[in-house]
Amino acid sequence: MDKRPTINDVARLAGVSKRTVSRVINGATNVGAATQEKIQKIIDELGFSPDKQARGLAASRSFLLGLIYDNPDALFIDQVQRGVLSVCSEQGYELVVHPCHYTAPDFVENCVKFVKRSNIDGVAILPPVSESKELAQALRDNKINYVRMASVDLDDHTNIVVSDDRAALSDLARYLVSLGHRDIAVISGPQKYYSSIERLEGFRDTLKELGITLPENRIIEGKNSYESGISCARQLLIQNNRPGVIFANNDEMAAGVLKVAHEMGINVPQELSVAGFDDNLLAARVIPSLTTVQRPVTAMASLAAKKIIAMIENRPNDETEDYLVKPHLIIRDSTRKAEK
Amino acid sequence: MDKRPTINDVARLAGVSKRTVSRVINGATNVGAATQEKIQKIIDELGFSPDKQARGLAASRSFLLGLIYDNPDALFIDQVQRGVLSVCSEQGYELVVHPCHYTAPDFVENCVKFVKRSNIDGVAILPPVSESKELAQALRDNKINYVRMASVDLDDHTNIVVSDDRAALSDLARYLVSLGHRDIAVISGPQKYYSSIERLEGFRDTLKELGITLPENRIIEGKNSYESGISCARQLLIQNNRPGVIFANNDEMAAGVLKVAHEMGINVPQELSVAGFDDNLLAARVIPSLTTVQRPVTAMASLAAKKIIAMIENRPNDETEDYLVKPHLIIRDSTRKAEK
DNA sequence: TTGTATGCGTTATCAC
DNA sequence: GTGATAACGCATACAA
Repeated sequence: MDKRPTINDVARLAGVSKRTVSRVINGATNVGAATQEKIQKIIDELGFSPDKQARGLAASRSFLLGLIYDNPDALFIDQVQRGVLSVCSEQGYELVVHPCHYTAPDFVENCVKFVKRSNIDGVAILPPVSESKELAQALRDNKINYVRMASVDLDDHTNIVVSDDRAALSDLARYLVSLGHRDIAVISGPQKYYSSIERLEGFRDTLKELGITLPENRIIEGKNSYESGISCARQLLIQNNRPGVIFANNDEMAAGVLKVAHEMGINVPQELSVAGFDDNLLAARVIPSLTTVQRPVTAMASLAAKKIIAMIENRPNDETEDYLVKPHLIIRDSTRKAEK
Repeated sequence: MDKRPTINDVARLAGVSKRTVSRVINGATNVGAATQEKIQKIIDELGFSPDKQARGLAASRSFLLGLIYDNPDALFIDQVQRGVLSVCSEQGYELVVHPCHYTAPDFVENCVKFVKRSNIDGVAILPPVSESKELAQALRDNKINYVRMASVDLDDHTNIVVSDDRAALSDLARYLVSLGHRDIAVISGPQKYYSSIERLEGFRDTLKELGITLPENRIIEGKNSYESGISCARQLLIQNNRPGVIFANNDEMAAGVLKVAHEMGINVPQELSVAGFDDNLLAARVIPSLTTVQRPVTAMASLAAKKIIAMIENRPNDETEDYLVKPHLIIRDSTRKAEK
C-alpha cells in the first residue's frame, strides 16, 4: 500500500497544530471559520482521511459494526447486509459478518469474543438468534451495543426492531376467509421460537374473531425446512377430508406443500390454496407462485443500523422511538376462492 | 466494554519485558523454552489476546479481509462468506463485506477506497465483478492483495481461483446426448461475461465433438434473470419445431423456462428437458426439480481465503499452486430420455 | 480559538 | 535469548 497522508502532514501544510486538525476532522464547533476552511481545503487536496486503526486505538472505537446470524435464508441475510450497509457506510462504518451456530453450547461466548477481539462498536442480531435471551444478557453484561431484529417486542425499544408478524398474519387470515375458506390448516414453525408463536397466534386469533376455530389436528409443527414442509404436508393431505387452505410458517415449507400437492395430483390453487411467509426467492418462482408475507427487510435493517450508530455515538435517540415495522401481504397465484 | 488485559499486564506478571511477550504472541523462535512456557501460561490465565487495532497500527495490518461482490445470487454470496470465514476466522481474520455496483462509473475507485479506509489486508472478489480487468489492475497498482473467483483463467494463479465451467458444461452436454437428445437449445448468459462464454463454448464444443451442431437460432442470449429466462423461453418454445432440451445459463433462467413450459402446457421432462447452472436454492425446490451444475463454492471460497492469507503473510505459496476446482453435474427430474 | 503533552497497545530497531 | 525505547496515527486532558 502507498503511504497515505497523516494528520501531521495536514497540520504542517496548514501551519497549525494537529490538535486543530483533529477538531476539524471531528466536526468541532470551536474552530475559527478561516482556519476551518484552510484546513478543510488541504484535507481535500491531500485526499486525507483519518486512519481508522489509529483513531480507534486512541478513542477505543473501531468503526466496525457486526452482524450476528444463524439463518438458513440467504436472501434475507443478503438484504439485511445491504440495508445495514446503506446507512453505516455513509457514516464511516464497515460491516463485519459473523454467522454462528445458535445451538452450539459456546455460542454466546463465541459472539462476545467476536465483538471483543476486534473491538466491534456494536452488533445487529438477526432472527432467530435475536430471540436468545442469553445472548442479549451477555451483551449487556459486557456493555456491548446491540440491536435485535425480531418478531416480538422482547427488549427495550432502543435495542430492538420488531416486525409485526402478528398483524400481518391477521391480514392473511382475513384475506383467506374473504375468499370463502373455512377449512384451514397450518404448518407452524418450531414453537420454541417466538416468531412461530406470534405467527400462529396472529393467524388463529383472527380466525377466531371471524368465527372460525382452528382444530388441533389442523395444526402441525414443522421445522421451517423444505423437507419438513413435505412431511407435514403429507400428514395434512393424506386425510380424507383435507383442508382447503394450508398456511405454512415460511416459504420453504410452503414450497414443500406445493411439491406434495403436485405428487398427489392435487391442483393448487383450484383444490388447495397455499400461503407462505418471507417472500423468499422461491416465492415468485415456484409454480404456482406463492401468496406470502413480505417483511420490509431493508427498512428494518437500516433502522437497526441507525439505532446502533446512535447508541455508539450516544446521540439523543431521535428516531430511536421508531421500532415497529409491518410486513405486508403479497397475493400471488397459490390462493383462490374456495370451491362450491 | 470491560478493560481487557494488555501485553503490559502479561509482561509484568511474567517478570519479563513486553518485547519478549510480543515474541511469544507472534510465534517467535528465539525465546527460551522456559520463558516461553511461563508467558504462555499467564496469557492463558488472563485470557489475553492482542488488541487488533494496536497491533494493526504498529504492524500496519488490520486483520481484516474484504469481500467484493455485485451478485444477485444471495445463496452464492452466503456460501462464499461462510467458506471464507471458515478459514480466515481461525487464522485471526475477520470478514468485511462490500457489495458494489459493477456498472457504476466510480466502482473501481469505490473498491480501492473501501480497502484503504479500513486498511483491509486483502480482498476476495466474486463473479462477475471478478472479471473486471480494471479493478484487478487498480488493486495491483495500489499493492492490494487480492484473489479473484472466476470461470476463466485470467490472472496469475496466485491471484485467482477458477471454476472449470467449461469442463462441467462438457459433462452436461455428454449427459444430454446420452439421453438421446439431438435437438438442443441454449439460453446463454450475457456474452460480455467470460463465464457465459465459457459455458456456451464448453457446451457447444462438446456437442460438436459428438457430431451435433447447435444452430444459431437455437441460441438466445439472456440476461441471467428470471424474467429474461421467461422471455427467451417464449421465443424458443413458440416455434413449430421446438427443441427437446433447453440449457439455461443459470437456474434463475431455467426456472423461467419451467414457468413458460407450464403456461404453454408443455410437460417437463416428458416433452422438454431443462437444465440450469448454479444449484441455486431454487433448483431442488421447483417442480420438476432442476438438473443443474453445482460449483464447489465452499471449496473455492476457502481456497481463496488461504491464498489471500498466504499473500498477506507472504508465506511460501504452498498450496497456492492449487487454483482449479471443477463443478459437478447434479441430475434431478427436469431431464429425461428423448422421445422419438 | 488554538496548542502541548501524553497515552492507546502493539511491533520493530537496536543494543546487550 | 532478552530488554529498553522509539515509532504507528490519532484523540484528548489540560493549558494558554
